[in-house]
Amino acid sequence: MPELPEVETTRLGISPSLSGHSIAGVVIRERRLRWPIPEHIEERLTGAVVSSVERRAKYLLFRTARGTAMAHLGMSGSMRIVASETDPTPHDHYDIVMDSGTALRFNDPRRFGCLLWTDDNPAIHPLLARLGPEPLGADFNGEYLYSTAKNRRVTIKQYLMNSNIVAGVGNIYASESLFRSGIHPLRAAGRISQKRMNDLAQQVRAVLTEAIRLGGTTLRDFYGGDGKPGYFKAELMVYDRAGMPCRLCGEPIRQAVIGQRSTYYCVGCQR
DNA sequence: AGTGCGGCCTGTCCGC
DNA sequence: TGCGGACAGGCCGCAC
Repeated sequence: MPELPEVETTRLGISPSLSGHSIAGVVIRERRLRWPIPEHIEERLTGAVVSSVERRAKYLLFRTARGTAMAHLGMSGSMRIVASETDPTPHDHYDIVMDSGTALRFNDPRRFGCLLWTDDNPAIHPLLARLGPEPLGADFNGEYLYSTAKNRRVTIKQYLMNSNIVAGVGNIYASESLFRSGIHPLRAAGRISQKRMNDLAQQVRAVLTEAIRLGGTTLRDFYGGDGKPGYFKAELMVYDRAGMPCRLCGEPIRQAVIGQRSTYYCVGCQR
């Protein structure tokens, strides 16, 4: 489910209820997520003050003076703020209960998400250490894409989704940014000009920024921390539009599997 | 080192 | 109506 804009929407929605507040306790109903929730996380978090809620790639970082909790939403995870006494529903795997009486509640049917703890700087955690630049950060641009893609034979679609190259571009926004820059998703990454890479980097930024502004993309079941769906679905040019006419040229949108992921593109607009 | 794929899970939808 | 199979917004960890 959640890509970078959905994670950012979640962060913006939950941060006011956490930042600057003290954690009263942690309720864990299911430890078996992608990795087991560490046994010691309750004692680390209880009594700690959340100094900030940050995001790196698609990880949410709950920073405290003692260390940092690292959460990922996986494919089907979502977070919301509830009154702490609210009855849990199926797949509500953990709550971080604040002393204000509200709680951050994590729901994840597929359990691909995670909740981990690190005493150290999260930037050196094995899951984060090798991530590429943030796509909305200053280090991500056409020159970076062009120079790192030299001699790479993987398709540009897979390249964009490689988090060691750029962190947080998922399946929806990879298809969308390639459409916007007119690049065919099967093109080899190393065979794209600097000029086209400049455009691609700009379109990645643009599509992510617009999606964040609209609260992300709700295809089925994504709701932000405020309970509202994302409205970017209406802006999608190719994703989930197989067989429908291209919104620019009318050509039917094609769907193909690239690197085991569904990919959508227009043969009229993308070369 | 770069690339390709299996696997982790549940829910939903589609064809028979 | 039931059942099997494919598929879903992520991504690690392994084999080659």
